Amino acid sequence: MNQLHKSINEKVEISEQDFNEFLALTKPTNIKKNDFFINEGDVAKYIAFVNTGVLYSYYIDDKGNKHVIQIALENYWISDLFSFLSNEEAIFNVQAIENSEITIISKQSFEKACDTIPKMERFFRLLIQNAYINSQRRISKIYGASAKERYLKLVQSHPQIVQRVPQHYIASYLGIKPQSLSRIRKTILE
Amino acid sequence: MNQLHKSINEKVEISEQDFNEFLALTKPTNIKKNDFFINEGDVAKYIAFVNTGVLYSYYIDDKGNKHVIQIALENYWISDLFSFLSNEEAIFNVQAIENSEITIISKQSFEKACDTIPKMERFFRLLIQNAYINSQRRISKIYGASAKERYLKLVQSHPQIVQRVPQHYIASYLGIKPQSLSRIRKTILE
DNA sequence: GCTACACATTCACATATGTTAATAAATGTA
DNA sequence: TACATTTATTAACATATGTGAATGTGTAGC
Repeated sequence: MNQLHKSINEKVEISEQDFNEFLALTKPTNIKKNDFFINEGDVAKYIAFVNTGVLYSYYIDDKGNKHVIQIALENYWISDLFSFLSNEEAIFNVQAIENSEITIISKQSFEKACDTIPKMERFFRLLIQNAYINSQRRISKIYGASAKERYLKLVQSHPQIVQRVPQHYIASYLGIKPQSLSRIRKTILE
Repeated sequence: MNQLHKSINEKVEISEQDFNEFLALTKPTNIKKNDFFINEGDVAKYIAFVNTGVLYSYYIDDKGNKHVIQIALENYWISDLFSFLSNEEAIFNVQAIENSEITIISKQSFEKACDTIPKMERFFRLLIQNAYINSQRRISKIYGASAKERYLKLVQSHPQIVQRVPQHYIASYLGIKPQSLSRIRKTILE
């Protein structure tokens, strides 16, 4: 059972046959460090499952500042879901932080999977639901906690991210400047 | 055509018949100012559509601070969607800010509607999708902008909220203290 | 109409994060 | 290996928001 199969199976029990049918609709792809998976302004044609490596999504605000939205390690999905689902222009960029192996699914295949494999429709609905829930919870936590607390929580819940992702991405994900994260890390060491 | 019908019709074209079938699954309810629609720790049994009035959701953090998550005026839906969909304990409270007329739907009716009225299943999926998208966009904007900018954006996009909702709720929604909002409003007037 | 209570404003001071700039360390590439 | 580039650290100072307390203003209920 490969990673994708395992990951789907965690949410819905899926038969070998259904999974293979789904797998036939996907495409394994390599993406090099710093290459773009999605460009802001384009319509997101794919969603990606990360087999190995790291991708991240971010957007550039009016003032030209970059804000990291999501960091996807192995076994996570990433895209500009809004754009993918609505066919409108993406507002996020998605880019590889490391050379990565991903499995991608086109909009067309996604819809076919939803139409013909009920378990997969259910899976994707749960995926969106969870994405929403996490997003809500993240908002609720952003406000409550200081940058230091947010960093410590990230270290605790996603040590892998802290180990493998350059600090300035993490700073941006936490909503602070790299210098501030550096200062915060210093106070933690003491 | 009542507000609920109109609101659904904005997302999916629904026949009179389908709508009436759906309506039969709902229950009009009055809720008084400061009454709870959902209590943190309970499972959210209903979602609510606001016909008149205002409800809001919030959570209380470890330190006892209250954080407003959503403010729902007329034509908006509100609940702890996570709890409603997953049957787990709610982490948010939902409470009326004004005496309000709402239309509520139980989990059972929600599922029945999804099973028997395809348009309604589609509607609810879109509702969750949109909730997710708004949530994502909200995160992306929290970090980019100062409290003053966030307030000005709220005034522009939801003037009704600013007019009708007490300031300390708005401050909390923006992630700042009432005193800070007061100070910010003063600088805007100058 | 009074009284109490919630809400809003203002101020002085504390604190966290931003900004700018210099430097050091790490990494990629010729 | 050496050089250029990116990333991380540090410091001094600027700014925004928090905190606590006092005061003012409105509003609900008696």
